Amino acid sequence: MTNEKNAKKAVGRLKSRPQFLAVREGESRRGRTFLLEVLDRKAPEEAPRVGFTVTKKHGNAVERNRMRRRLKEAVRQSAGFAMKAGHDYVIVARREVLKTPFAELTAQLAERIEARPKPKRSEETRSRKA
RNA sequence: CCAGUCGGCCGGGCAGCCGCGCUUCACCAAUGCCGAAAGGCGGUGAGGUGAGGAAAGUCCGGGCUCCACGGAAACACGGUGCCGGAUAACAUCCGGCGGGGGCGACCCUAGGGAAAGUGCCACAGAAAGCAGACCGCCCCGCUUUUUCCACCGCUCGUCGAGCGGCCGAAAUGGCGGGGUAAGGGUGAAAGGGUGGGGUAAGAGCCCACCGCGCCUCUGGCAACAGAGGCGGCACGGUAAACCCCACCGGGAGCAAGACCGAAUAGGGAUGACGAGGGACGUGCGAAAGCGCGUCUACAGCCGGUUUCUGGGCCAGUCAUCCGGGUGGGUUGCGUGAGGCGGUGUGCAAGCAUCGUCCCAGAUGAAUGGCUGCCACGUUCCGGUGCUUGCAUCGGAGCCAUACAGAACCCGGCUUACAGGCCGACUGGCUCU
Repeated sequence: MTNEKNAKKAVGRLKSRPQFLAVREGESRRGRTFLLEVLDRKAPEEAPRVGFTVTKKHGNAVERNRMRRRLKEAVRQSAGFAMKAGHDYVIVARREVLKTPFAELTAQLAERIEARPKPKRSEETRSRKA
């Protein structure tokens, strides 16, 4: 049990701009307070990686920091266990991340990460390029 | 007690669980792993430490770094602008002065030069810069009407009355010429203000006081202040309009810069060939010019411009050799105009000195998540006390704080900010 937990704990981070752009090509899932983008790296033996995107229009530096920290904590405590090995996840925060209770935020994240993509959505994901 | 002014300070606290960055120590793991290299790195345990008064805006001033390296002068451009002081420096700070506001404590103030020159002063108004007469006031000339007085002529006739003419005076209206800046009206501003004399009416035309200008004296380091005399007023405002004067300033910034260093394109040195300009020689040609040979970095370029001076660099092709830039890594990177406390000195900003402390270093960017208690705030309910309302006690709910996140570092300025604390002072009321 503890062994399994240790293995799951190693969630990597996405750091460079090309990595984020790559994940953008994958499928996207809409949550209530965030947008989740997922890409299968086709490397099942490697750990999953996560990245956070908080744009400037959603608040000043203090608020952006808090949004990122809350999401990070949510991934660390529980939501990260649901991530599949070899996949990259990018969480694009919305302003509601600041207001929603933490337990609710965690539950939403876990649900969206586990959820299978809805079949109708898979076609139109290609439209967001720009 | 109420109202207000100024200055300083804080800007949640404690505890628990799970985590993060940097760092110290111990043990385990390796002649191991990642990477081309440079370089980086794991696990467990214990400890230390970890955002602000504005970290913000990036508006000034510096340190530091580079721009190949220096010097001198002028111009241009930019900034500053009462005086003295503080400071590494400043547009900052302190102390004064002048002007303005407030009963007062106190607050505001880019505050040099307008007789060096240029420009502008809209609208309104008659007139806005060596000013100007619209209304009004006054004088003169001509003239209308009315009244009064004197005279002349005619008629009636006793004194006298009537009619006509004419001189003068007054009032009134008109036209023309002139005086006048007191009053009205316009304007941000109308060529000093108030009072008196004076005058046809007025006017610094004259006088007194105030203002202004100049001179002298006294006080002050100075800005400036005070006193006395003189000048009858000439000199409007605007310099955050150009400008003048004095002083200061090279530019760009830690994505600076240094070091290590792949692929690919490009770079440098040496040698050979070769030559944009010039000089000399020479061929062709009437000449202009076009060639050839030899010599020469002379032309040109080198931080906004120009001048001077030292110094440096320099086309293309081929061969050989050698290194620098980008991605990446390391560094720059925290002992500093440092914090706290004391003493001396100065009105103060500050300065000197002693003791003590080491106090963030991330780079997709570390301080977070959850819980409990307390403080504070606020809302509601109930009890008690007295003057509407306030004070106090008990209970419950809410928010669990405002503004806001270091990014090379300091000194300032500006802007944002829930709530609270302390001190000094001013005005008013009550009591003693």
